[in-house]
Amino acid sequence: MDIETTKINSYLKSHDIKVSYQRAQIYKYLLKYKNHPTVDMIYKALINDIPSLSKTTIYNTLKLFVDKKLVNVINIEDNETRYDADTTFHGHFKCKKCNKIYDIRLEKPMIIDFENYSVDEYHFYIKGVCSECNKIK
Amino acid sequence: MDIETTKINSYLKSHDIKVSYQRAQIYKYLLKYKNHPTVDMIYKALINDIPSLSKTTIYNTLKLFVDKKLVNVINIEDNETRYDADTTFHGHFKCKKCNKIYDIRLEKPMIIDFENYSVDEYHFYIKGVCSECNKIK
DNA sequence: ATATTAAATTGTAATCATTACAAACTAAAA
DNA sequence: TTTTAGTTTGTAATGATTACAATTTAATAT
Repeated sequence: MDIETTKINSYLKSHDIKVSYQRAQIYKYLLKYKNHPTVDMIYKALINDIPSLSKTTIYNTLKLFVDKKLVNVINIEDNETRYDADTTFHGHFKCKKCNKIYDIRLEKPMIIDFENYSVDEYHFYIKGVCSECNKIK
Repeated sequence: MDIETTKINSYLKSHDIKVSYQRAQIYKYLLKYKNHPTVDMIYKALINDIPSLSKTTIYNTLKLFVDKKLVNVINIEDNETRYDADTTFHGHFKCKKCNKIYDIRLEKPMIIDFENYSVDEYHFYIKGVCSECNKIK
């Protein structure tokens, strides 16, 4: 077991998640690619390594990760949920031409005339055309 | 035909939308209740007035409104799309206790280190507990 | 007006992501 | 080893949305 795997396993344990090979591989995928994947993308990436893998396991695992605050849900698409292991405050930009989803850094915006609320989750999405696609006319 | 209806009809026409009774009633519903409804909510509200109404019509009509920039899509829930006739810049707050969705006013946040992009849509959602529900302990 | 054409509405069936559930499997505890 | 608890898996069910063809309504031309 390499150092990375050891690290991930103790990180999962420290968040009250029992480690299994499937769980570790799913979390590793999210950390490695940072590509805001859908369940299907994770499935296709791992099925060779874990031929028995079921999509239900991926759904269950992601739900567990979200409950334990290891992973955030991204609802930037209207038909498919995406997942993000970066739980620091940031937003997402989806390019309508190349369909890539970028992370964007931003200031927490000032909320006006809305008081005494408590916040669990921030979601900030922008859709438009990215600088790469803007070059091509 | 009352003044409100006349206004709505010419507003639709001015946005390149041919008026029908169904379209006018759907748009009126959005303006009147401002409740970020789902397709099902609109359907239940209008079915008495329009017994022939089909959900397909609501889907078609909302897609048309979104294309013509009369209505915005809200993906604050992961299972059902919501719609909003207020297309000015604002965000949404969903209370996890009472499930109400509030409009919130906010400053456009400053985006850092991301350049030469063009924006079509902003989406800003917060989930938490509203001030009403925070009162009840 | 009437006939012709185009567009809107409707109902039904298909699609597809997600969830429910029970069985099989694996790991942990006694 | 036996018992118990938790995890994974496959299949079936759910439910929002879309595809599509038929019907109805509106617009245009004759």
